[in-house]
Amino acid sequence: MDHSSKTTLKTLSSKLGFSETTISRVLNGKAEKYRISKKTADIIIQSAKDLNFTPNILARGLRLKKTHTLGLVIPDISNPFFASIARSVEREARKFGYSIILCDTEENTNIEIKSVQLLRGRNMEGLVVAPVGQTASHLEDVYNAGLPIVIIDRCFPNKNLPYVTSDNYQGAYEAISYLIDNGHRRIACIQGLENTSPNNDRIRGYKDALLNNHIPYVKSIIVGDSFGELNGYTEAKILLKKKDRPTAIFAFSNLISLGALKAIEEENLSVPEDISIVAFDDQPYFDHLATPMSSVAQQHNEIGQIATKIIFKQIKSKTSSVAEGVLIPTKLIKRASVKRIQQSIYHEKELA
Amino acid sequence: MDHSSKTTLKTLSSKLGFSETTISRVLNGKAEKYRISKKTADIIIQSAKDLNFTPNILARGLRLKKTHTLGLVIPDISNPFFASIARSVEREARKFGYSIILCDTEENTNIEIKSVQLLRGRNMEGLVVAPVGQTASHLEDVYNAGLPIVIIDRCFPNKNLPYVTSDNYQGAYEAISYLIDNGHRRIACIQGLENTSPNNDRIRGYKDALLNNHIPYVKSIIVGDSFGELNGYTEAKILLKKKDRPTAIFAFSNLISLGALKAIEEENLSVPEDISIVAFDDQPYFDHLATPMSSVAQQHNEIGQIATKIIFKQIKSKTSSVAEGVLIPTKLIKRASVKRIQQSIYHEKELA
DNA sequence: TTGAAAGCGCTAACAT
DNA sequence: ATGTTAGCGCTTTCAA
Repeated sequence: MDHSSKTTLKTLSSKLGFSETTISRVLNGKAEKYRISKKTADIIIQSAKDLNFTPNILARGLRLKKTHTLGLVIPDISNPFFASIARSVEREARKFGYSIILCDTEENTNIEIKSVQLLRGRNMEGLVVAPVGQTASHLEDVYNAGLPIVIIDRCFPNKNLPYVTSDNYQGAYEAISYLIDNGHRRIACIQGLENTSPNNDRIRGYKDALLNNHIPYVKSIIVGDSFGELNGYTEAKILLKKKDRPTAIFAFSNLISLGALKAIEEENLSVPEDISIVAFDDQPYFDHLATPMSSVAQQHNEIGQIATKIIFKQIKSKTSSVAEGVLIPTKLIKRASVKRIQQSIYHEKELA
Repeated sequence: MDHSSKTTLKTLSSKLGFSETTISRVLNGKAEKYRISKKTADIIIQSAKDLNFTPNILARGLRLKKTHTLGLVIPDISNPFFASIARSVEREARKFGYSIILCDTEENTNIEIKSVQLLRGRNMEGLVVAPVGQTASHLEDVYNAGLPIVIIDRCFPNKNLPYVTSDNYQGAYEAISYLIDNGHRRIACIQGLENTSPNNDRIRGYKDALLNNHIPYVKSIIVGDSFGELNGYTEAKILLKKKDRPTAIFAFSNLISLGALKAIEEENLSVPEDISIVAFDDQPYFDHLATPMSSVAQQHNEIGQIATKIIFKQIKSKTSSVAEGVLIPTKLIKRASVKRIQQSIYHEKELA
C-alpha cells in the first residue's frame, strides 16, 4: 500500500539521515568497495524495500549514458516469421537485463527511417533492424555514428553493416533442385520485394539450380513484388490462367504461399495434382494444410539470438569496426505438396 | 557525415550565441508563443538540421516526467493472436507519438511480475498487459498507485481493473450451439489455463449451451490445462482413444487446435468424418487446412486499439477511477470441420 | 567510512 | 524577444 509518489534517493536520504551518495552505493552493491558498515548497509537495504524504492532509469540513463534498451525494428510483427525472431531477441536481451523497444514499420521505408531516428533520440544502446527495403544509408549512418546495429533477414552487400540472415541462396537452390529432381521444368517464382537481398539471393539460387540442370531460364516466370499474402494471391491467379501453366510454384514467403493456395483453390485446382508448391519459411501449420506444404525452413531462434549477441559484442567493444555477416543455414522440408511428374518428351536429356 | 558526439542544446547554444532556452523553445514549436523573431527561429531550425540535432528523450523525460512510452506485456509474442494485438497496440501508440517496450513473459507469472516492476521503474506512462494467469494483485497495485493500465485477453471480475477481452461466453455459446444443431451431443473441450477468465467464460458458454439444449453435462469431457499446442496434442490423443470417443472437440485456442489436428492425423482419423472440431480464435490459414477449420474469430485489431485508447484516456484524465471493461464480440465462422451427424436414437427429444 | 558538489540534457518559472 | 536560474534523480569525482 505505498503512496503513489515515488520513492527516490532523496526520500531515503532524508528519512535515514545518510547521504544520497551512500544510499546509492549500497543499493548498487558497492558497499564493500566503499567499506560502508554492514549496519548502515542493512538499514538502507531494508528501508529501500519497505518504501518500495525503484531507481529512476531515466535519471540513471541520463547520467550514465546507458539505457539498457535495444531498439527492434520489424516490418510486420504479425508475420509469424518476424514474431518468432522478435521473441528470441527479447528473450536474449532480457537475459542480460536489457529491454526492447518495438517499432513496426508496416513495410514502409519512411516509417523505418523515422523509427531509426526516434530510437537514436531515445538513446538506444543498439538496434536490431529487419529493414523493409532497398535503401540502407540511414542504417549505415547509424553504424558509422558509433551506434551498434545489426541487420536481420536482409543484408546490403555493398554496405559496411553487420547482418544475420538465412542462407537464402542455398535454400532456394535446394528447393529448386528438389523440384527439378521430381521432374519439374516450368517452375514459377512468386517473389517478394525486388532488389532486396533475400529476394536477389533466392533468385540467384533459382537460376543456378536451373543452369546446373540445363534448364533454360524464362524471365517471364518470375513474378510478384511483395512478401505479403495478397501478392501471392494475385500473381498465382495470373500464373494459373496462363496457357503454359507452370507445373510448380516457388513462393518466396509463408504469406505468399498462403495467397497462392487461395488462388489455387479458387481455380478449382489442387496441390500437388495440378500444381506443386514449395514455400520459403516453414510454419507450424504447414503439416496440417490440405496438402502438407514443402518448405525451406529458417532458424528463427538462431537469427534473433545471434543478432542480439552481435549487438552486445559491439556494445562491449565500442568499436564499429569491420562489420561481420552471418549466414544461417536453412533446411529443406519435404512434404506432399510436390508431385513427381513425367518429364516432358521435349526434355533435352531425352532428346539427346 | 556528422561527428559521433551528439549535438545538444548546449552545442547549438555556443555555436549560435542564443540561450539554450530560446533554442529549446524554437525547436518545440513555441517560437510564436514567445514572440521569437522569425529570423532567429529560422537560423536555429536550420542549424539544428545541419548538426542533426535530436533531443535527448531521457533528459526530457526526466524533466517532464513523461516518457511517451507504454509497456506491453505479452505471454508469447510468437502466438499469432498476441502478435496481431501487439501490432495494433504499437500502431495506435505510434499514432500519438508513443513508443512501446515489449516484454514477453513466456507464460510465466514470475517473469510477468518482474516485467511489470521493470516497466514501472522505466517510467512507463501506461501498461497494456495480457496476463499469464490467475493472479492479479501485482497489476492492481500498479493501478492503485496511479499508473494507467489495461488488461487484455483476460479480466479479473473481482478486481478493479480496466480490461478489453473478447466476449468469450458468447463465442463459446454460439460455437457449441452450432455443434449441437449439427447433431453433436458428446462434445469435448480441450481447455487452456484453468481459472483464467477466458477459460471460465468459455466453459460457462459451453455449459449453458448444453443446458439450453437439454444435454447432460459430463465433467470428464473437459480436459487440458494450457493454451499451448502440446496440450492440444496430448489431450486429443487421450480423448481419441476413449471408448465413447466424443463426436466433436472444442479447442480453446488456435494452438490447441493445431495440436489436436496432429493427434487426429496420427490416429489415422479424419476431420470431420470421424470427429468434428471448432477452434477458438481464427487464423488466416484456417481456410487452407486439410479440412478448413470452423472457428470463433476474435477481433485482434479492435482489442489492441481499444485497449490503447483506454490507456490514453487514463493518461489524460489522470484518475484511476472505476475501471471500465469492454467486451468485444466474436464471430462464428463455419467451415468444413463440422459434420452433421445422426442424432443418437437415445436423444431425449426423440424419446419424449 | 561517509559526504558535498557537480553535471548528464532538458524545460519551466521568473526575470528583463 | 530573449536570458538566467533552478531542478528532475542519479552517479562520480574529490574531499574529509
